[in-house]
Amino acid sequence: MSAEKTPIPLGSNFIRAIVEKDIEQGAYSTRKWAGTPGDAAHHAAGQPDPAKIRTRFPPEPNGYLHIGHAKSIFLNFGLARDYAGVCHFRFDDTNPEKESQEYVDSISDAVKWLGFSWENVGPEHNQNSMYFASNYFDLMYRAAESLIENGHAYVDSQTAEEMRIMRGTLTEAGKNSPWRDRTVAENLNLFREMRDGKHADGSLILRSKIDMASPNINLRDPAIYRIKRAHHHNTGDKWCIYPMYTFAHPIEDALEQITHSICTLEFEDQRPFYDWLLGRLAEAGMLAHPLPKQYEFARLNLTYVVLSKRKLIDLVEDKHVSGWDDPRLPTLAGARRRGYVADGFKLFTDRIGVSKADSWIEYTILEDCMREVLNESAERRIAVLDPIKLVIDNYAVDADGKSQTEDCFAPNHPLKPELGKRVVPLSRELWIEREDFMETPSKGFFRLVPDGLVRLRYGYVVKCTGFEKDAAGKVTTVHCEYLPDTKSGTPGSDSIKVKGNIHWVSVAHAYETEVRLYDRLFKEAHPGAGDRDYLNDINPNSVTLITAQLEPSLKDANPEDRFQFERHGYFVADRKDSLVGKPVFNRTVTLRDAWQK
RNA sequence: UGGGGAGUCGCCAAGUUGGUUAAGGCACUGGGUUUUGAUCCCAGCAUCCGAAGGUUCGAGUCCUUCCUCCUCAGCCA
Repeated sequence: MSAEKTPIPLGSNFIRAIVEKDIEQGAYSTRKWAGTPGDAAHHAAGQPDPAKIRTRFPPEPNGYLHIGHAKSIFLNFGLARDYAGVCHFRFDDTNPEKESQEYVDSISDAVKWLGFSWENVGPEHNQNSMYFASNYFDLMYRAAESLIENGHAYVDSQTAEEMRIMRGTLTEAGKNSPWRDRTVAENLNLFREMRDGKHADGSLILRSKIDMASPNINLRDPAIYRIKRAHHHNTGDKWCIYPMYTFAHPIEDALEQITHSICTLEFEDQRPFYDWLLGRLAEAGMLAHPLPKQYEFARLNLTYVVLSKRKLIDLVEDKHVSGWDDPRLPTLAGARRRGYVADGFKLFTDRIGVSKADSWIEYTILEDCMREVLNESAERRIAVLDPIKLVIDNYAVDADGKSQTEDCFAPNHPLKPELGKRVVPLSRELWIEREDFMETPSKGFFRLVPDGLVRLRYGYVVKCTGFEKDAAGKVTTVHCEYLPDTKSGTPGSDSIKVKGNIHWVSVAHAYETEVRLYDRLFKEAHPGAGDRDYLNDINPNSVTLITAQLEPSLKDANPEDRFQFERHGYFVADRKDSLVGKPVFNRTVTLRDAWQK
């Protein structure tokens, strides 16, 4: 054997490479962990951290999670799982005006639904890894005073407008604020007055003191604490000053002993400030080395979808969809109702990878992932979505003229015989799919045609003997005769080979119910691209409500039960609108169809 | 046009310190199996890595110049 190539592990990406290198070099092996977040002294009294790495997923509780967040969730939780670490589920709730408990709950639901938990995690399975940035307000306040004491921050009296002008532009340096040289004592006093509610909202602001001429605008004395009298969902009315993301986030990471703080590309410019801040606080003894490090990856872009928070809000508030969990929406709540599955998202994130290149993922990749998972997990059932009648004229009737009924046996899963079979009743009158009959067949069509043979799946081979049309020329009923020796499962079933194989439901036994056929919400791959309004790219036919004829067993489906309706696609019993004994179904995704192309 | 990023097959994406035939997935195209025109199986699919120069025995990997795209001027995150 020649030198074999080392196989590249699935899902290899630049972040995993960094993590592996850090672990190998013991970059974080000296860290201590006190069991709860805290400053340097707090952790110094703790034990060596049993977690090899700590990552975090830090949503702001001001909206619903969407598919893009799923990428981040699988990345961060996945890294922690694969490298004996812990992923902190942290609410970044530093702006009370936009945040609420409702969002905390919906976000928690989504994370749980994707298969992750924050209770009893960690190497000893005894940690709760849900955190709130707002629980660190006291420490953040102390950090701010520390900055002031060391001459790294000052209180500015300029208005927001004045600050904007003084900040300069992308190509021109900014100018120092006239308040930049206030003494430490003065700054400390003013900042405490801010905290104590002695100043109006917006009248004063705490800024870091770095360099107004920096080519990186984020380093031109960024604001770090603002006055804002607002009720906070967690801290109530305790505070009237709140830290800015820029200031708060690095501190949150450090207090939680995060090793790898992974965010999206637009935060790259903030990394110098991240490092600057933590460096100053470490100098002051408030934090200990090694400090967390920030890494950035490209956010998800999906064709035929919009993922921006603003656009999603528009779609919901302007009633283009029925709500945040509308099955056409790319929210995780919507995807769940649509019938998408967590394992499908896992497969999807593995498949698309993680890099720093801006990219557009084709929506079909996501659909394929769902198909792949559902093909394996979903039991098969029969449903006629666009019914016309098929009458088997030579089928036996009783003395009173009523059709006889017989059992046919359909496997619940062709790949898993251990899942057994179920009975589907056959009788003289059946519902079949309108598109399975053609009076004058197109080229290559091998289903029901006049005088043609076709198999009734799991039943008999039948021969078409005629059909009826209504006044409008639409076919209403097809007539046929069955070949008694050809029943599936009997020795005679192979006596006649037919290519066509159509599904059916007995009229007398069918469960009639509403089925929603969903299609993509946007008709353009890049909604709103160019100078178009993305709302004009909405697909007017993104949902079709139909009344379908289903096999009787489907009547007992529970909400969120998923099935493959054979020859159609995957469907889920709607978790919201299904009643006991009266489920309605949503089409998750169709089967692939090489014929219709 | 200041700073920070990114450009490898239609769509993603591996390519450690340059080493000689540029992973893999999806899509696509053939063929096979199949009582889902599904699934599954097998085969094919970049002489080329944004462009042009250069260094080297050897470059996607190093150097130079250029091009394109993304991103930053909230008291949002």
